[in-house]
Amino acid sequence: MSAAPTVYDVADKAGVSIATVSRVYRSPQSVREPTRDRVLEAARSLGYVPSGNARGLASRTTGVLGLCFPDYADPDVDAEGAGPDGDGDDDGAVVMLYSDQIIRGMERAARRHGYALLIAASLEGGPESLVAQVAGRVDGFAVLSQTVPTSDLEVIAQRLPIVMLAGPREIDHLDHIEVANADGVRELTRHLVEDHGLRRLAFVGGQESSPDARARFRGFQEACRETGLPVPSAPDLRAEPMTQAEGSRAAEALLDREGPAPEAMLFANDQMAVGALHALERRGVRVPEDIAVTGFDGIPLGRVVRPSLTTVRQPMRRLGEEAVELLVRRLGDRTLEPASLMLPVTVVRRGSCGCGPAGA
Amino acid sequence: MSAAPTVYDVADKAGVSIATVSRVYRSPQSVREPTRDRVLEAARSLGYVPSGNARGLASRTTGVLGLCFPDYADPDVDAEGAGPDGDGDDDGAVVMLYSDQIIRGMERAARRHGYALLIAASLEGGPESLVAQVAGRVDGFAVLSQTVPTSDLEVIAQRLPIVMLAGPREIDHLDHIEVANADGVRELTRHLVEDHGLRRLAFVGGQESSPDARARFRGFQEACRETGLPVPSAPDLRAEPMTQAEGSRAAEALLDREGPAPEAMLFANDQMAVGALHALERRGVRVPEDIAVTGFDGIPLGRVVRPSLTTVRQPMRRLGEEAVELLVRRLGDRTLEPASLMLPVTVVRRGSCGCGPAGA
DNA sequence: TTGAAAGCGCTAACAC
DNA sequence: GTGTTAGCGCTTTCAA
Repeated sequence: MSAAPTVYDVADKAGVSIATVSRVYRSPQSVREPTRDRVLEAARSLGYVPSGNARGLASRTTGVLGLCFPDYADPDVDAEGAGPDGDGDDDGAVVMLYSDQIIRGMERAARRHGYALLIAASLEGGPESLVAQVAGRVDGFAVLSQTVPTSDLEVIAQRLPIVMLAGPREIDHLDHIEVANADGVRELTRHLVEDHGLRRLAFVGGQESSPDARARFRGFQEACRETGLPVPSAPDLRAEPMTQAEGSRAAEALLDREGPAPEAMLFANDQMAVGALHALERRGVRVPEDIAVTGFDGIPLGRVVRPSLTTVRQPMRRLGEEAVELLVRRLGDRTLEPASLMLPVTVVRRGSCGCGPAGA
Repeated sequence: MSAAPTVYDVADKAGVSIATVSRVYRSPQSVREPTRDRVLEAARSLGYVPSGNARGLASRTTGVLGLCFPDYADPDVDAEGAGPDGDGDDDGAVVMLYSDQIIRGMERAARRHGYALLIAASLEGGPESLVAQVAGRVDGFAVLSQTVPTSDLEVIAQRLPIVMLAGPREIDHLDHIEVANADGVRELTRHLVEDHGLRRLAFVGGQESSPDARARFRGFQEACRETGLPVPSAPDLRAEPMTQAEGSRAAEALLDREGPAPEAMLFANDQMAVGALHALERRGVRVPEDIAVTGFDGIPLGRVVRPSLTTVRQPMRRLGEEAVELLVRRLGDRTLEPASLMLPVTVVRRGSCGCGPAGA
């Protein structure tokens, strides 16, 4: 691991100029074969690896796309492994699936276009923040909403393409992709009311500050209105972190409320719904016979719990893929009008609402 | 999106030198506050974003760590979304969890150390391959075994730290982390024999070329030897892709063999074991009453199938974290002896071997 | 087909 | 505390 060999070293050893070395890597067919072989051989023996930095500097592109996502978990908590059975992992696996899927989608699409992917969970501000870490090293990047301060984005957007993911359009001159949160819940709710004949519905929302959670509740309201049910002005309950534990708690609270128990509980995400399923089982309440339960997201876990979870599937992977498409498109033509995509969601009817094979 | 502003533009506008602009970003406290504010203000108004390339070139570091992993799935298959219910996703979600977990682990650890993470699934060779894409842009990187040709790694390793993940140590002067495949299966097998009194065991392996699958079978052999059972020289069966479908097929083949049915089926991974569970259920064979089934990996799916799957959990996230630690350590001192870690695995006793709450 | 030379935008001594 | 000045390793005209 001595000083890094450069084009000069390779050129010397191969008896050519640095320009030729460069050509061997950038357009091999423009160099005669014997020359090319000599260069490659020299490079190999020297352990030469082209410097991406120098290359990027000279050519003004990086061949890298980026993704900034929120820092869900405390990085220090599970630093050195979980407990004996590591049961703690599970919720983690579920939580992150969200960004994992986006990463996967972006990685694939990026690869198709010849880009690598740089990922970074958001750090705090400061001039040396994620902005510098990521923005300065990529040709363009995607940002999950509420990850990077709008003011930073405004600055960076002057310089390179940014696409905003999931969440409302915070900056209207940027490309933007969101998911049809309200539509999904509306359709799901109508299914509960119209197909299953349920009328006492309870909605468990999330943080008030979450635009996604708000949009989902809005879908619920719309469905109530459309089906002639009383339109609530706020969720029956809000769960602060939208976890399984909070879902359990919420389900029990709903059960313990005065008056007749609800016929259905709609949760703003799958994790809470799964937690609720556990709580209901503990209380001896049968799902879906006594009560229907639904979630939102379409996490893998939802299809294997019993009863399997009726939910609204978000096309996370596709979100990542479309993000890359948008970036690549804009990289090709900076003058394009800002695009705003709304990706459709799918209501997935499974056991927990009374559809599908309820049991096994 | 006009020409990118540079330190010169900012310096001009702020009435300082470029060195001062640089200092504002690299060591803010070494610049007097009024000066700093002027610079920041100028930068902001210009939409200045420091060029990671120029920076890296000048400072000879990137602040980025990399990961190269195999390209499991065909990138074109699910390009434009899956079917209506998208059931195809599921297996994909399960398969990829492997690298997803490593990515997650690396990302977290990298962040703790102030690095971002560059990821790329392997492309085919050629001078402009992934190697160049990644290797030239990071300070060091991790490679999942059998992803990058050994010869390429040899070359790159002369230049920057590489840690090899999962799989045998292909290059002995590189840092390397593997998982205790053999130990895990040996312990699991002994549990079956010693605690459940099972003696007719069948082992379903994977591709012969897979070092992991081979190591797992070796663990099985060791346990047989240690418990006085006949030691098989080869797995009872090999599944070519280690999928649920192949697991089902294998289970049926095992059932249809002549002679007494096995009392336990050990699979080289969880996916096959889950497939087997389905097949056995279809055939009316009860698990664990009639036969025990075990897997390997510890995928989330395993804990929610019924009966829940007894398996050996691999510490994937930790693998990623340790990889970063090794890289960071070596970045700090290139003369360190190459390290070789063997991460312990955990036998997870659940319903499918007769432990734990068999049913619900 | 190959070479010479001028940057790309920044950092890091070293002066002041 | 701030400015000057060399490069960092590559790509890219422009000539030959």
